[in-house]
Amino acid sequence: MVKPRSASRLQPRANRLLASLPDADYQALLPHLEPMAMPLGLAVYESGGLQGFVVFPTDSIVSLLYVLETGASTEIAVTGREGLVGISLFMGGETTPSRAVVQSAGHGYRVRAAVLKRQFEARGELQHLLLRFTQALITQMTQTAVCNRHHAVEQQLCRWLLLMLDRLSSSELRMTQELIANMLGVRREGVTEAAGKLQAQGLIEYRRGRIVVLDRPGLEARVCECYAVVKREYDRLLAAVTPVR
Amino acid sequence: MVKPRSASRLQPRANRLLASLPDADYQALLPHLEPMAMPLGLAVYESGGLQGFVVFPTDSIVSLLYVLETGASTEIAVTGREGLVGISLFMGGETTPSRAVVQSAGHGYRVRAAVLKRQFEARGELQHLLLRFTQALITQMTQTAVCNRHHAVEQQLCRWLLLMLDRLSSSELRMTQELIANMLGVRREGVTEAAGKLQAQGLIEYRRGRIVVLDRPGLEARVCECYAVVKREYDRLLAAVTPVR
DNA sequence: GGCCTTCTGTGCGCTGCCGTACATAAGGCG
DNA sequence: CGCCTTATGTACGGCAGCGCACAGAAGGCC
Repeated sequence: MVKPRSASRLQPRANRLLASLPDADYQALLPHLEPMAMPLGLAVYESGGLQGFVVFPTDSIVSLLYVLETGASTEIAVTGREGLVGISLFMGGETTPSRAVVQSAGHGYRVRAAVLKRQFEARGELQHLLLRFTQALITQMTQTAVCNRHHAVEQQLCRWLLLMLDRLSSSELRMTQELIANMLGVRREGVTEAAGKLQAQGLIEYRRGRIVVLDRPGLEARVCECYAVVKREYDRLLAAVTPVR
Repeated sequence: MVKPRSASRLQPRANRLLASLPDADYQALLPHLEPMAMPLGLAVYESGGLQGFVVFPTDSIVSLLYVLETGASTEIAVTGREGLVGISLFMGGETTPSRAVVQSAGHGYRVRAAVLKRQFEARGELQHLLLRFTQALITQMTQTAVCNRHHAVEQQLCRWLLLMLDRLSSSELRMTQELIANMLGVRREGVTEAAGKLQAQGLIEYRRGRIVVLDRPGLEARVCECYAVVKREYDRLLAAVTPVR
């Protein structure tokens, strides 16, 4: 188990959800925030498993994905510093049939289930915030469904890269094409081909498990509408946080 | 505007969500339940439009769908007597980027937004119930995303027919293949072909806008895993309603 | 530095679905 | 009953993505 150097660990409010909380709510939660390392590949939740914690990522990214009986998988949504992982805990279902896996290593803070539920029930801004986040997440999921049906791999790759970029501070992603393929639910070769095109156009540059985005506006010009729809909803639902009660 | 014969109008508790409410919560809501006709094609909500009401279908079925810029559309989820339409109202977002359209005509009850929000905030069983329903809906949406990516049209048609059957009292659906194609986000010809196969195998029978399911177990044998996953979650999240706080 | 694992590039043939175009049939309506 | 709208059947070429198979390249490790 890798213990992060505390120098690299960000403050809880690096998570935008925690940052949006009014002070009173934040202070109530603060003593229960436990820092945790989020190494690549860590399964934050297993499908159907009981969830003891909710996790607020700071500089890590978590994929929600569904694994079919055949072993094939598809990403349903991603969550980073703008949200939290484990909505089924306060939604009342306790579990979900999907997995949550760390896609980009980093850190986060976790809160025991019972604590979060108590705070959620205690009529504060926390509940409103978490529900609005959940609605944003729903938008991301529905748009993923639409995108899967109607758009080409290249466009989906653009969308996915942009989703990652929005949740990172650098423009470098550390992931293999194999991994991306599993997320998009396509063949690895499909990713190789799409990524090759993007590189040929000077939008990205990559080598062995490392992708650098060179031209973000270029990606945005090539992505399908799905990205903008989701981004707009996230901005709308999570930006305008009323800071008082 | 078609006014339903009151003889054909079901009681509010034909809606399973309303039926699951403890008496106290139900009585509080009852004076605000307005019966409404749900004719085929009625847009309960438009994408991005303000939602003045939440709707509890009794014998109608509503599709949540997303329409792309190109005009192509895909169904995200369906809701019938087991749920309600308009979650964004209590989730805090007020609107969503998707449309809600009546897919199978019938009736329902609507509640003004302000009233439902007040009852939701009152933190009775209503809130828990609506949140659990929302989680079930999320499962349906994610599974739709997975199914769109990995499964063949024929299997998706099976899934869709079963979803409809679960929400109807008869085994006859009144819908054209064109309409089904729009829901599944595929070509009409694709539906013709898939439906033809199912008919050849004696599972269904159809003619001009009318589909009769003859062999439900047969459909269940042919459907992909997605149907069962969703059904299990609905049963789990909505069946075990604790009637007392 | 050399080996060996892991990642990436490329080339097949195959299949499922698309786009288009048109033929036929069913049923409502006058 | 006959017409006319609307639904369904069928056919054909095209292509995106799949499954498979292998070659080359990069980088970690001893």
